[in-house]
Amino acid sequence: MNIGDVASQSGLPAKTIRYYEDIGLIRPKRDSNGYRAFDTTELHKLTFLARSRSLGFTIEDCRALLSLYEDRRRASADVKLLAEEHLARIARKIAELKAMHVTLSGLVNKCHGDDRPDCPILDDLGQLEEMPS
Amino acid sequence: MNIGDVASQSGLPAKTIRYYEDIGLIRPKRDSNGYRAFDTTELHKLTFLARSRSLGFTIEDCRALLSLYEDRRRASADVKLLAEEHLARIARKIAELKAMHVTLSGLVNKCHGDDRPDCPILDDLGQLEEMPS
DNA sequence: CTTGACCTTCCAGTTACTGGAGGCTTTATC
DNA sequence: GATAAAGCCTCCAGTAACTGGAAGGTCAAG
Repeated sequence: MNIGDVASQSGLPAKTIRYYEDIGLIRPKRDSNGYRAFDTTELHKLTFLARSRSLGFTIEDCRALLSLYEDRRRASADVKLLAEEHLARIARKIAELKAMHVTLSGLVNKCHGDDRPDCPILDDLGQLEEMPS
Repeated sequence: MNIGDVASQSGLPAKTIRYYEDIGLIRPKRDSNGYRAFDTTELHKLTFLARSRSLGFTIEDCRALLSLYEDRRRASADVKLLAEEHLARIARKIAELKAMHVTLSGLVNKCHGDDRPDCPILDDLGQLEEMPS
């Protein structure tokens, strides 16, 4: 399989696949013409990477997950730990965004949004922030 | 005021303030010794930037907001539009993260997380993704 | 034999900073 | 007055994860 084939099958752009090779996530062989030659193992790894990335794991997470994926004797607890840490990061990010949303929608609602210059949004932004830590 | 003063008053690191000057968000004068000399106007702008960034506006958003902030004759509708677009981005991001959280916590719950190698998380990650678009 | 689709490498740019080196200036202390 | 610490300066490089583009080799079809 050439890079275009695995790109369409994994859903990853060819550029990204080359990048993943650059940073050592995959190691496809080469044909005599210099083209990358992917086997089904590499395709599986790419699929794995696409799915992990779509769930928000960082590349370094993916590297760790991939080595666990390939280690037939790993403990599922190792995987679960990584996943739980990531879940916690996601939850924190959601909370942060929700707080932003509440604050900003409060401001938007106060703004009449017509052609007058008076604007509570800008007025508020000029104030020092009170972090609701 | 030197950079350290406005840094502590605005909450922005001095490094970040220099960076904001580099990209043209602020234009502090200079003392004869080469030190940046901030007046209260610049401090207000930095405060404005700190608050806008903490609400997740991009630097380019901030640039636009800042020019509206400085334009005494702008229409509040212009500001409201920017803010509403940003609210929509936040809402989309929240939805995306929630979807990740649901999927991943489903996987984590299925994983027994002990020292056996069998792991539903890795099994799933190896599957082609079904995008619930 | 040429056209067009693929493939290759390499370089640069993106976002919003952050760290560090090397070197002035100012302030405090002895 | 000497010195040391703190604060300021500029410039360079690195971060995360790609993405775009240039310049050029290869392959299949007509």
